[in-house]
Amino acid sequence: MAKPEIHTMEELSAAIGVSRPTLSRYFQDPTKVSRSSVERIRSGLERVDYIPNFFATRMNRKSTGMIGVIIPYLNDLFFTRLLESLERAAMRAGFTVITQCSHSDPEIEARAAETFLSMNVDGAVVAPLGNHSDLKVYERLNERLPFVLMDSRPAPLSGVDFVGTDHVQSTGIITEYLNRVGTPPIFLAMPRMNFNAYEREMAYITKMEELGHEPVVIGAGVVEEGSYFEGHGLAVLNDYFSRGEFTGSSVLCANDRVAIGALRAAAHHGLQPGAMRQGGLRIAGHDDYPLCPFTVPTLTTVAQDVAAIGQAAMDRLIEKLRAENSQGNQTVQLINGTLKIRESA
Amino acid sequence: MAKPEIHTMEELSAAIGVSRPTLSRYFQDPTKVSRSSVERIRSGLERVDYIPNFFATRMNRKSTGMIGVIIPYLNDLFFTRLLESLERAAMRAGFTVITQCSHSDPEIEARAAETFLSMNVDGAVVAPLGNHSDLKVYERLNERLPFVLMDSRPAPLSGVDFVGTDHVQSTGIITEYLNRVGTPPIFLAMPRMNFNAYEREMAYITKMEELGHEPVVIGAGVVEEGSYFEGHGLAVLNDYFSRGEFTGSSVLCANDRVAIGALRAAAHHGLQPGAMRQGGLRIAGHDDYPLCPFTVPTLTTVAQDVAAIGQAAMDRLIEKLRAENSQGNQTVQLINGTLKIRESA
DNA sequence: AAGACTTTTTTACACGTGTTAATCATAGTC
DNA sequence: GACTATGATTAACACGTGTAAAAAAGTCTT
Repeated sequence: MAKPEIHTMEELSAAIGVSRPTLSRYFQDPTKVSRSSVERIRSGLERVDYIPNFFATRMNRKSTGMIGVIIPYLNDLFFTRLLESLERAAMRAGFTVITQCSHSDPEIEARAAETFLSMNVDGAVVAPLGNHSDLKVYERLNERLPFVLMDSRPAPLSGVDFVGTDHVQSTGIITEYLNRVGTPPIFLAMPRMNFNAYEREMAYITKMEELGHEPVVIGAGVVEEGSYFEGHGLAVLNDYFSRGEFTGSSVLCANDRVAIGALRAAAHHGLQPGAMRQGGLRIAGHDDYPLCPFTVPTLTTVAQDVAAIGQAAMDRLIEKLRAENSQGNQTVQLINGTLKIRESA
Repeated sequence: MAKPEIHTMEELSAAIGVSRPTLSRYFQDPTKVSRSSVERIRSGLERVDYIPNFFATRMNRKSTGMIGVIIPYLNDLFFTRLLESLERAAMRAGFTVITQCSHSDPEIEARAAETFLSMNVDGAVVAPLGNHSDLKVYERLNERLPFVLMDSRPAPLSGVDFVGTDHVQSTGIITEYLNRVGTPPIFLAMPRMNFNAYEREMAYITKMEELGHEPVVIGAGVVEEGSYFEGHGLAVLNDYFSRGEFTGSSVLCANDRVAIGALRAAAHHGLQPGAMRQGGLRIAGHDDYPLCPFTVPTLTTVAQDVAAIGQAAMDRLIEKLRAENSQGNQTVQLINGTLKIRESA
């Protein structure tokens, strides 16, 4: 690194004897410059240390090549996997992803949206916070940018593109499976912090009624702020188990993290949930959290196709930002879940 | 949102009758402007839709107020917690964190570093990738920016500030505990993808020898690319257990994710690891992964103080970037782990 | 009401690159 | 050797905001 540092294209131009506009074109797209110039620039850059200024380049371009992504929280492997698939899809298409995490705080979420607007990102993908979100934030983004909502969908929001799991289908197939193979399941709800919680609950109820069974939902009222999903599942089931209730039931949990808490509650009470034990306790989840194959017992669940959701969201966004004018009409892509049968149910 | 959109300060100045330099000062720090002007601007902004251009503002400031953070991968709750604590610390100090994830790819890591340089971030914090990293990337960042390395430390790198867990201490106390309460533990190593793997292994060996026991390390040679930690722990122990080996041993795992795989292997072979069963199998981990209280059995481990590490790394970085000139000397902060005794050992 | 401040406005230049129009150099063709 | 493409260079302006200096306006003290 004894290379002399050069801070502007002007200086670089002087140092290697290539005009600044040519350098500008080179850094945007080397193919727009003749072969001989490319060679001259390449060899020059080896003798000298220079990086184009990020802000100066983006300020004038019509397109910044950046896509903003907002995620509600990171301490959940579901969202990190989603983020990864988004980033890979964006990278393949030549875009840079700027991620902001709202840490469950609507104010931070709103601020992140403003930041994206002020950065002139080419588009934005948002996984909503949940009930606490300010819907105006999404409307504002949707008005001013190519915008796609992902994972969960605030009911009253229309005219906004959406990509997520078809919870009617996904919750449906596992409800059906549980009914087919054992006793009708009860539903262990999760704190109502996001819209999917409600959708899955409704999907469960619908499917149960369709099959002629009475739906039973527990743990829905409890909304302990700051309590994690696992803790919620553990607390709710511990409570019932110690009163001797539901110890031989089939329990469909609103998601795998709740189910992991449920497994823990079962172990704590000496119960051994599992498909093999006919008539006994069974526990199932939703999402196919990466740890499902390693829990004790391994967790039966419905897999959300994270890779497909991320890819589809990015594809739709890029489609929108390429075809500026044709606003087209609202697109809603619901992606199927697939049953993952393991030991627990 | 019927507000007219205004795109430049010039237009805003004309629209609300406040001069552009005053507006500029207002957006940087409202207290640098008289109360009456603040009022006039506030009320003006309610009638009109304007956000200062991110790039134009950053381009001219000496300080961009941004801190770059590079994380090796996101599919690990340890790093997401670390990231969260970094972001909170930065937010408190008035900085914005730009996160880049290298997805275990040295090329992406190098590109992220270049991006930070071209963005003129005020400083950078990096959690290294591991063996595959190009050390020149860190050296380059360290030369040109206030820079702090975090979590794991490439041995041959000197002169670089570092904040992380004291693995000699942390691995020491759990090795000692396991020896004190039961049979001398063997060490289930993890794929050598990062430097901590080696540090913990060495710390275990040292402590064992100090206590007069023979260290035994298993699973160190296996380096399956793309295999996750849990799968590694599961595969290695499954192998031994099915040959009847180590079924009654104490097993210290290189981290909690490996330990979760180990628990799974135990369950698969009908073994019930736990502190209560004298003379039987015991399994312990390292990190205090958030799921430890929910595994079956709950996992005994050493907690890394993630909050302290993030805070200390950010504090040190901010200290460096405030005192530009005084390069000072290298600072290495090693933070103690604390024993978390649960059921598994 | 004059003087001493404080704050705002005006004016002008700066930042580093995108971009365009016109001029110039080079290579290839006949 | 003159003609035509092709690409490079030069010169100039643009982007939206930071910032500094000087002039103007407002506020407070006496």
